[in-house]
Amino acid sequence: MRRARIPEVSVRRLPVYLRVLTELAEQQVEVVSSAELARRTGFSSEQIRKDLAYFGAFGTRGVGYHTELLRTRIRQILGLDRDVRAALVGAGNLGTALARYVLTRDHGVRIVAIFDSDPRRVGAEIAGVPVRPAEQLEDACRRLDVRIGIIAVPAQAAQQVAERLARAGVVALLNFAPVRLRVEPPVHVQDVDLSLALQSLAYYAAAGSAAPLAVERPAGEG
Amino acid sequence: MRRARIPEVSVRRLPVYLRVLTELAEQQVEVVSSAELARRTGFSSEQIRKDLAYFGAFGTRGVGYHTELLRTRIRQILGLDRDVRAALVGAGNLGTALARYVLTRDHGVRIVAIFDSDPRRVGAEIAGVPVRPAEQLEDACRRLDVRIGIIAVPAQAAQQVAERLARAGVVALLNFAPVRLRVEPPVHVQDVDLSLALQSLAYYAAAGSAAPLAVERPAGEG
DNA sequence: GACTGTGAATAAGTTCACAGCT
DNA sequence: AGCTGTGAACTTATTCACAGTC
Repeated sequence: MRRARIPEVSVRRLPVYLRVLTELAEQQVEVVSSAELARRTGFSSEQIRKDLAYFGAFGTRGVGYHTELLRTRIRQILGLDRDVRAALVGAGNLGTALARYVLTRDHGVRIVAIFDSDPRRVGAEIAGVPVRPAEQLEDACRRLDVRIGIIAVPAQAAQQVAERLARAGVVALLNFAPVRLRVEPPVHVQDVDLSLALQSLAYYAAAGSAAPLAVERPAGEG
Repeated sequence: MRRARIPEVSVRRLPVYLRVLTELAEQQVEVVSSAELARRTGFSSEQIRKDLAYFGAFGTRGVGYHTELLRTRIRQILGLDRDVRAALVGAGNLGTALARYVLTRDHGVRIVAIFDSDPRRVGAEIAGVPVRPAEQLEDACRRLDVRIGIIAVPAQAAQQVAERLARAGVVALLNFAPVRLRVEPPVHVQDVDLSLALQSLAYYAAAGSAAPLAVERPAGEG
């Protein structure tokens, strides 16, 4: 089953495994079982074995997975073995906080360029990365080999930014703007919509208390 | 099929419908079909009809959905008809940006308290809401009837914060800390993990270019 | 004996297709 | 004629269960 079509959910779980493996490596744990990974991630052991098996047979039967080896493999699969370059568009409150957050921890993705259309913000530096004028977006992204675009601009500007990033060859977008971006197939979008997240949580917040409209017990964590 | 067990995915789509309905209401559109909602949200019309039908029959056959009525209904279902109260824990870079973001737009969830354990941050105000010392968390949350907790503290503090919020009766958590929180059943967690999001995007970023480990075309947006 | 890798069974979620109102 | 509401068919994802390997 190597190199088949891999479910998006499986790809999204890989970074979770990677995080746990990094912790285990720091604790000098040399070998780990899918059962132990299950305990630490909250996913089932079968699911973990299946996810990993999509990419190859990384474990040893009767033994488990070699922590450091599996960690290296997952980093390779995700392309994190050589730092992936990202660009942030929009250096407002949220954008600036995101940039600082992303730049101050080592997860294999590095912000190499920041753009903003407001001349008052251009020229500033965020954690050592200069804020460039929006006009340079296509040029700079191509020159710096940017692969991931982080969109933190107002809703009405997001679609245009997505298109410009796509034109510059950026194929993965992390979108914080509260709109659904329309992009062509090779481009992949992941939305982080705070309003939507809060609003759907409100449903569960109400359910716990008086007069819930739909009585249910939502499935707990695994 | 009224009031049955409602899939979590359906609940997460409701705020998307709400957003579109609000736009339509502003444009004075009185009636909308599931096909039009599909066009605007990217979900299929059947899915939209099914999602809405979980909560009741809100439409009129042969006509469609009355924009304002459906909007009101969804707000009721989500409990947004009376502002849901939220508390932010952690007023660092990210927490502060989140607070400003959430406080400056009207989506039915209101941050009524902010907590931080750093005395240097206590006493400050973020968009009019004072930063309180962490010790007041349980008391203030109970007194202010907080339903949603937003966790923006460092990873190692997150679990403890979650437990304290739960003890204060908060049943819905939006977690920005890069850890899986262990909570008891009535409490519902939604994770927003930027590192994980970026790392999984890296997979698709690499796929578009040279030497991808697993060649595939990820499913595009609907 | 322990643990992986994987087909088979099950569950969850989506799409089809159409009956039922307006 | 038009559009909702919903069982049935299908697709996707998860769990079961066990053969295979160390």
